Amino acid sequence: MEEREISKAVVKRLPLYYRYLGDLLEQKVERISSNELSHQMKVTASQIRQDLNNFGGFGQQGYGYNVKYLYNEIGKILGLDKTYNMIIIGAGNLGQALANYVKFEKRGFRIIGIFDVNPRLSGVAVRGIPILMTDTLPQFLEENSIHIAALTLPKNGAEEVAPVLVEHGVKAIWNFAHTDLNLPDHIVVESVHLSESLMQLSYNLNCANKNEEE
Amino acid sequence: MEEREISKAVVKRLPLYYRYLGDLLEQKVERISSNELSHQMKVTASQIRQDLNNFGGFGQQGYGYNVKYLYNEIGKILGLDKTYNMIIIGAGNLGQALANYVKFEKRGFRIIGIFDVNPRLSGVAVRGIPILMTDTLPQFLEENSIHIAALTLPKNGAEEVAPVLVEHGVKAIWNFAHTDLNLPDHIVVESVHLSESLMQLSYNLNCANKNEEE
DNA sequence: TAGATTGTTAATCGATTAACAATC
DNA sequence: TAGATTGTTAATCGATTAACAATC
Repeated sequence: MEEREISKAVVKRLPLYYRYLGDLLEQKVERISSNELSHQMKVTASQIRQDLNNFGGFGQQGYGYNVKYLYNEIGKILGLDKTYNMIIIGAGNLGQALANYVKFEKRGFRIIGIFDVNPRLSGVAVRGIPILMTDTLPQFLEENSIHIAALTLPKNGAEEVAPVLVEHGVKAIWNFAHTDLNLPDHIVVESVHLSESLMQLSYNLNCANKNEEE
Repeated sequence: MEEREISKAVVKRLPLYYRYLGDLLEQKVERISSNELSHQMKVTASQIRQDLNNFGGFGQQGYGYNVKYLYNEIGKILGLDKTYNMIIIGAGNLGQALANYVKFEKRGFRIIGIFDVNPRLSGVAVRGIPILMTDTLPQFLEENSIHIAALTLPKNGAEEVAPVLVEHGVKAIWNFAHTDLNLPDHIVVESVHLSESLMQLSYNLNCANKNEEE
């Protein structure tokens, strides 16, 4: 009831606050004002205070914000106080890169299986996580409660496997395939489109050149 | 002079238009109206027309847009009609994943070197691209004109190597490290922050659950 | 020509910034 | 207490949507 709808722009900044606060924590900084933080992050102090007040009053007048407290609170807002079972579909370089990234584990994202269609990968393990064959996926999903599936396989494969995942109770999909998955509204889809990111870079690169020429 | 400042929101949608038009092209669709396209892409027709008209009038009243023509024009706007020399710094799974992704090559992004500090990787090649030692990087940059560098190495390494790249004429950085690089304004930085993407997913996942409970 | 659909202006909506009273 | 800084309201800015005249 008290929940207002939080805009995407705000949600996108939350992990950023979390990262900067984590850095400050490492540097043993105890407290910080919205003004100081705004200089470091290159956003406005006003925006920081507005963003945070969507979720409650975490600061104190005349003092600012306690770094450790705010860090933990944002962690909770992001759901990092919980643990999630995650699988990776597609054991190529990208899938293996995700599997090897140990920091996810620390934040509560437990990778418990990697799936691929290539029989040569059967039985191989990445950082102790077994690579399983995709045809055993439905059974695996029945036997294990999986919250998140990362799709690191080509477009067609991703479009095929996504409905299977949803059907077996997967709630969120981290999509690296070059397609917008068409799934029911209650499924959370977060996409990372690498080639689109590279195209934005190339657009900006050409812009920059153009401006120089003028 | 005729250039107005294009907003980030528009630039972000350009690769998306490009992808959808590419799909239509494959399906041999010859022409499309903003209205039809808006249904497929789940944006408003108004937005499509507004976005495109930032760059010129590509359509025709009563007809719509010619798919092939519009696809090519957007490609040009994105700078995909040019070729770029690219290097990858960090030959871990993620760096190798990028090196193996052949579609970049097709779009004009030629990966001509991969760098790493691990001497065991010296002499190894990925898809024919040699892995070189990072201490040879400055010399390599002098001998080759590099437009883009992808940083697929840990934060500290990225922060160290970025100024070296800039000093030797690299114009754009595709940053996968968990840091906001502090570089001169004329350097184009496009960042892909995977853990921040995963945190957004986890936020949305918890939101969705909360709404269900109500 | 009549119908369709763009290009573009005007209206609306939402997000960011500024300002300041509340208060630690 | 005086100074600092938040929480929050109001003002501004920008992006999205609606509407429609222009025109193919």
